[in-house]
Amino acid sequence: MAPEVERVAPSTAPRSADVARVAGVSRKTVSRVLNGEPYVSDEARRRVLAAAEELGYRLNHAARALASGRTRSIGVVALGTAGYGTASLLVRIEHAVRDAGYTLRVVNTPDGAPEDIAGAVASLLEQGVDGVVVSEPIVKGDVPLRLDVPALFIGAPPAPSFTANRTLTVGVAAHELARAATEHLLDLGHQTVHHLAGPRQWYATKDRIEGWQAALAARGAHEPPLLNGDWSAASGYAAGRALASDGSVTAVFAAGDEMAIGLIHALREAGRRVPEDISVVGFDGNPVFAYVSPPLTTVRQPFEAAAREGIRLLVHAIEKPGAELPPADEPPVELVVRGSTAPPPSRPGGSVLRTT
Amino acid sequence: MAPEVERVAPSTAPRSADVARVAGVSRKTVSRVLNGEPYVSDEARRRVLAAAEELGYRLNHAARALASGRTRSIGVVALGTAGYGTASLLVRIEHAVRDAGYTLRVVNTPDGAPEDIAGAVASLLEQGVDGVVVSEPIVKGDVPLRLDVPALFIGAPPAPSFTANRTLTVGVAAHELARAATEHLLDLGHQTVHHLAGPRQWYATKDRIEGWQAALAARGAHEPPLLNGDWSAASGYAAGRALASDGSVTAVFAAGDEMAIGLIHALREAGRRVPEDISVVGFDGNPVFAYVSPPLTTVRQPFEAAAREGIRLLVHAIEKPGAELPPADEPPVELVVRGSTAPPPSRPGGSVLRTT
DNA sequence: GTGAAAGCGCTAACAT
DNA sequence: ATGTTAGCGCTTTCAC
Repeated sequence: MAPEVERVAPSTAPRSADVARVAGVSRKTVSRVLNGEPYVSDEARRRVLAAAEELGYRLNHAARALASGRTRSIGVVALGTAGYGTASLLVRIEHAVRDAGYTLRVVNTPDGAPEDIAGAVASLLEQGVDGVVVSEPIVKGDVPLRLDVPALFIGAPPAPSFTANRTLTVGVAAHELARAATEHLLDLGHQTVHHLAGPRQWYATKDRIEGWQAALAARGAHEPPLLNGDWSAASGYAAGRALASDGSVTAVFAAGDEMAIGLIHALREAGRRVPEDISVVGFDGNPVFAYVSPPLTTVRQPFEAAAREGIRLLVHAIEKPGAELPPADEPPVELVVRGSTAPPPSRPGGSVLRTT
Repeated sequence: MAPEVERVAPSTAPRSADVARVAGVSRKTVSRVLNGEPYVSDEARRRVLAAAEELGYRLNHAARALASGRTRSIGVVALGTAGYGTASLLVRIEHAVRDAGYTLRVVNTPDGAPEDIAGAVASLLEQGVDGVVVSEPIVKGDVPLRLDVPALFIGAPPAPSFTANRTLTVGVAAHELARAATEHLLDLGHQTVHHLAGPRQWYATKDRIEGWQAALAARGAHEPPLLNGDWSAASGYAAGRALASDGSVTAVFAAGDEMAIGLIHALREAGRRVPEDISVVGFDGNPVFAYVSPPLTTVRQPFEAAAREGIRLLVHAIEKPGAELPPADEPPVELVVRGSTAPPPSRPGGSVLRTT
């Protein structure tokens, strides 16, 4: 027997060879059992499992990844802001990924700057992820980036400079949701609807603006100037203070629940009643805002559906590179009418004519 | 020259050998440059970097992990609920981990059941993480679990059955925060303070209850029966309905902002004024609740500090296994007094005597 | 300062 | 149904 040279730290952890020895089979058979491959006798399978259990064996994913070229992991580039929307989308994604038998690697981009997104994707690629999901891309100044794994975009199509092995997009119905919110207000009898938008670089912002514009245009309503916020309640509050002095506004659609809350607060502080004088609709569907005064009318983003559907598509693209993709379900559009919206106050003189 | 057999998919991606060839150096030198090791001439370093750039080379982390036995990644077991508290803690952790030069692997446990936590940790270990962080452990029915990497517990000490190579704990000052919230109410003149707690299995729940009890005991105040919620606004609302009919309660400390919001809503619906009749304090510090009526008095969890401090400790334990740990800073305790708290209504008869 | 050789623990391809 | 052999792409050891 050749003298085995002891290595410095002979890593006491059991390896597949140990399992094979204890079970009395070959390493390959152990591998087959652990990967659920066919052509293993029940007897062998049982022995392997017992041996693994007995030894406290834990598979080494790095070795598997190196040998197989796959990691069974999916990377996600998320916005590092703890807003309800992004956070709950991330939780849904994690769940869907885990259900699909993959693990998750997360890289946050603090403010979603394009070069940060590129860097985040590069970092995920080095980690060898089998697929990438970009949850809320930025619209402007995209950085060219190529990847050789499938990529899923949630909520927005990728920038043209983005080239992937395969590119998938699943919507969160932002346009339709914004449109539904605006139409709800118009249906209530408001002459027009103001819009408090998020930061302009966000795709999400753009979609909501366009949905709002579409609803206005369809009714021939006048399009008032945009209000700008940064998703925070504080920015909604600032917008509300500016708006409160303008007696002509009777309805506002805010691009986020928190901005809507800040807006309402400023309006009320200024003596304007909500919803009697001004109606406000939010965007996101955070359930806690059913318990404030007035309960916030909002629109619910179908994160659960988008995450599940998107990951399904992504995993399909990873596992069956050739096959055509199953069609994506359309995400549901859900308007949650609560107490922050009402018909506009009747005009002095009772006129319904537009006062352009 | 021996005939090289072409493999089926010769993976077009450049490897370190390609970089070495282009740079005119050995693979080992490439490795040295990529790892920032000393003993490389500036000239060699420059050529390697240029070659890597030119080829679009990306290091293979799986191979590195296999060879070195380290992944430079940290795994976190998080509660898969999108509450503000847990979500923002996770974001802070991700940031701290990234700043330390590590990558993050996340596994959510939907409801934090002990066996789920054990499974999550096992999954992370298979992935070869260099360290583990358990962000909000459960108190009851712990599953024995051994790990050979350092583990960081945020907000609670590990269960006794938990054995790690090295165990670190960093607090979020929950006890002190709960105590501060309760004392604030007592200082305002309330005879006692009711507590709306979270689910009992949560460590976080336990800490808050104990802090509340400590404050009460220190003042010799009577300890009323506990109210139970599940962190949701809906559960706070339910508790509020039950409480509204009890004329003796004047102050409530809720273990979460959202529960506080639901509670206040129920109280007001029942005709009780907040803060005039009943004062309410929340827990978490979500800034949006500064913009509701009444603005919520709350207590801010030092997530930023806890995450940064905890990861610093964990990385230290990973990289210097022997060394003594630098002492942990005490997390700051921050009470945010807003509008939901006030002195108790004056008693009929003006008596200040306790009506036991 | 640099390089050659020998694995890390697993799966792939091809036996049998 | 199972085993054998040859790597995956990197870092390690140790020689130069």
